[in-house]
Amino acid sequence: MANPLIRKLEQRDRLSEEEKQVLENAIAKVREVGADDDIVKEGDRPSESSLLLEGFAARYKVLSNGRRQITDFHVVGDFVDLHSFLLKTMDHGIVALTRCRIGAVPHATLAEITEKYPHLARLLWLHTLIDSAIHREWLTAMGRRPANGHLAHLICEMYLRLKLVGEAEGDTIQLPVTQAELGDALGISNVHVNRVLQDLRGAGLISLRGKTLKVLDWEGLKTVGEFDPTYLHLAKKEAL
Amino acid sequence: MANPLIRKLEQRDRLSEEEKQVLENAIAKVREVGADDDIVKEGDRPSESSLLLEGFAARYKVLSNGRRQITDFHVVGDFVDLHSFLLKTMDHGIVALTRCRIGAVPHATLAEITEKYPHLARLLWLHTLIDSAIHREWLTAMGRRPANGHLAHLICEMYLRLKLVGEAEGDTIQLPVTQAELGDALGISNVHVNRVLQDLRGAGLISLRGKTLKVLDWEGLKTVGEFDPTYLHLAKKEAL
DNA sequence: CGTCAGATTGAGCAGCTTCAACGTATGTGG
DNA sequence: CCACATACGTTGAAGCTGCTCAATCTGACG
Repeated sequence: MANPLIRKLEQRDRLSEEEKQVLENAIAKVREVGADDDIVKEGDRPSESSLLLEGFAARYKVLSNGRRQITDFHVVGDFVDLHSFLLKTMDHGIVALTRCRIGAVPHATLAEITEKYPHLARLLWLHTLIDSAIHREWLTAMGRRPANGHLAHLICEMYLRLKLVGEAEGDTIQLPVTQAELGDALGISNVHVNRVLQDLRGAGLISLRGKTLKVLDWEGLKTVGEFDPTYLHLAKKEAL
Repeated sequence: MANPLIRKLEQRDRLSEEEKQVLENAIAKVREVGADDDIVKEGDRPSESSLLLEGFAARYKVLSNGRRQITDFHVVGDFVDLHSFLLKTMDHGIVALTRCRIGAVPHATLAEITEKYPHLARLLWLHTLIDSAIHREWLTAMGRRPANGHLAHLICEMYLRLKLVGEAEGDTIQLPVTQAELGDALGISNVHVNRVLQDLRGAGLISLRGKTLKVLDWEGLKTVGEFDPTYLHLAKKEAL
């Protein structure tokens, strides 16, 4: 199977054959991580960065009182800790929410890419900047949107992100998270997640059975979440 | 006056004379922006990135109902829209909170740096990653901390960040923001900001008159805010 | 069939909001 | 130099949003 990172970067800008070869060879080894296990732990100083080849993961921070905040979800093709290449020490953990296949890209390889393949380096940099843009959008939703709008916004985002990597089937996605985990992402309690989900269901915007989420009314969902996908900087090819 | 970016990058890693020269020459022109004016507007496609040489600024998003969320503050030496080099379109605005002096670095110069000075490029990339780490910390504070802890946390962060660029005088900093702006950063109302400030004052942690904030009890403030500066990745020199 | 994680529901409460009034400092024009 | 305007800070009261606690329901699985 082709390295999903190649596919992802090619949505942005053309890659030369040589560049593709470099990315193909960048994965030094592949490992599996079980659901609910950490892919990287807070405080780690990894010597390689983890590329998500398969599965669904989340970044999170834990507070002293044990409460948890999820700061992003990650889908296939995401380089979950590319930042550890330069930040060195992990200031947060990354947990596998399903069984995941992880490709390890040595930091030495990344350093070499910055030295010899500046165009590739810019593309990788770009993807860390999109992560940053997603964080800003989450901050805005967390600070200034009511819970139902916030949830609607998150569903819109995850739908588009999963669709982009070919993980949506029509209007349906798999969202392998519990209501408690959704609460950790939205900054609300699991009880309130439940009520807000019923709200969206009652409004005929979504259906959700188990982990299968179906978007019944995309426009309505966008309206409730005030969703504007600009921040995802989706796949407009621009020369980098 | 030396380019404050050089000073900032040198706190991370050694710069060669040539690299310093490149940074010195990177600023194509300097402009002034008045308080409350936008440095960059949402939707802009700048052809240069703005380096904050003097002043205090904020990134923000505005929602359809007019509510605003500030997603970060910026101090001297910060490259407020370095990300526009690769993201192209601004998905948020940047406003000057005081009169600011801005150095413009053309994107063409940044591209050249990635081509010819990969070590410098890695240092610039690093700083965008620290922005990202700050966003994650804000998300955590917003989602999982009560308002007084959140405010205490923000004060701890701004104190350290201002101190790092030589803008703290002992235990005192200038925080040129109104209570309404603080509310926009914390995701709460201006009224509640006022009450929470009184809370911190009453606990003997800070004094605040006008824009002058004095930290009276650093340890106490850190405790209330559960502040751990790891995420700022402060000035530990690591070879990049 | 029992167990267990996760979803759902209800009741009471806390934190924060909104609205509206009032205080205070600073600046400006007559 | 006073009168007024303006921006910001402060206070009170009432109400809503989301929380906590605790019980109950549901479905998957050994």
